[in-house]
Amino acid sequence: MDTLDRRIIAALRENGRATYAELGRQVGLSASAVHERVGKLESTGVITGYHAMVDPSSVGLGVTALIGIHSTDTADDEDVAASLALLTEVESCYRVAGEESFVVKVRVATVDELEQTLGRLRRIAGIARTRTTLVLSTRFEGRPNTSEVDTRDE
Amino acid sequence: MDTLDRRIIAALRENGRATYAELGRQVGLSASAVHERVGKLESTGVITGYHAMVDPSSVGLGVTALIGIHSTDTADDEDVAASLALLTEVESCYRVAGEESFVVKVRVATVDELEQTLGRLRRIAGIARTRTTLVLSTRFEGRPNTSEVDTRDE
DNA sequence: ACTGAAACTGAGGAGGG
DNA sequence: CCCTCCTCAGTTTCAGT
Repeated sequence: MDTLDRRIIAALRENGRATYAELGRQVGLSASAVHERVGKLESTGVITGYHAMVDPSSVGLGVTALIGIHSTDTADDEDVAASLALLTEVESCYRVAGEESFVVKVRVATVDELEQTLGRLRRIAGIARTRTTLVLSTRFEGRPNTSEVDTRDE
Repeated sequence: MDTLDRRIIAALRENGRATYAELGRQVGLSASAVHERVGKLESTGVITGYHAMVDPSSVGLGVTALIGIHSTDTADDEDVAASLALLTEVESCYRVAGEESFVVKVRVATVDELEQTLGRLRRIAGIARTRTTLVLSTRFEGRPNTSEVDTRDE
């Protein structure tokens, strides 16, 4: 993991469909060298995948909410997390410190569906209470943090 | 926006580097037909981009926090959002309903850096108070909601 | 670990139904 | 809106250094 790797990663975070040839031009390597490096980054789990970003409302998911989840005293958080994973409308799931056990991000089509989701959440064993924060607008999301942290090698 | 488009979108959310030929095989179209459809989805803003996903701790960003932001009474939320956008450690920014004006997701290397970020936030004009929730672990994040919503055409 | 050569495959545009 | 060509560029492997 050196500076070259970091520059390749930054470029791929910006444009996940960049060609190896293009990446090579940007960092000053041949396409095959980039190909080799990216392959290693993928197989060592540094790069976990490539995904198209989609405008949620264009695919009928215009309602976003952040939901804090209070577990019951006896709850097994692993079980709760597993149950949350089964709900497709739960897009992200964070185990957090504080009064709440989890914070999840949910995306649905309508507030009616949100209500249904809250009902489903409350029926999960181990969930005592939820606290919902409705998202009015997403200013930006999943932005690549190109702080280009340090220049140290691995 | 028909079923074919939705299937192409779902495939690209899963694998953003899928080739047009591969997508064509999956949905039963020629590569050029897929090429044409994807081009339209991109230019109409349905697909907003392609990004490599990276394991945050592998790039030295092992600390994640969710921060609720209370604005001052006189704050202009547009200005606050603009100021938040200037902080590279702020990865996502949501305008929300409720007591807080914004919820942001922040990723930094250490808790020391988190402290610095909180300091920077408090110095932003229009921000009265912050409430930080430390993420202990990310169970899953940005998962494609393949609820394959409806089968209606556009 | 990178380069350059070579064989292969996909990209992307033209033309036609 | 989709297909079939066609050409060029990128991918991917491999021998060499």
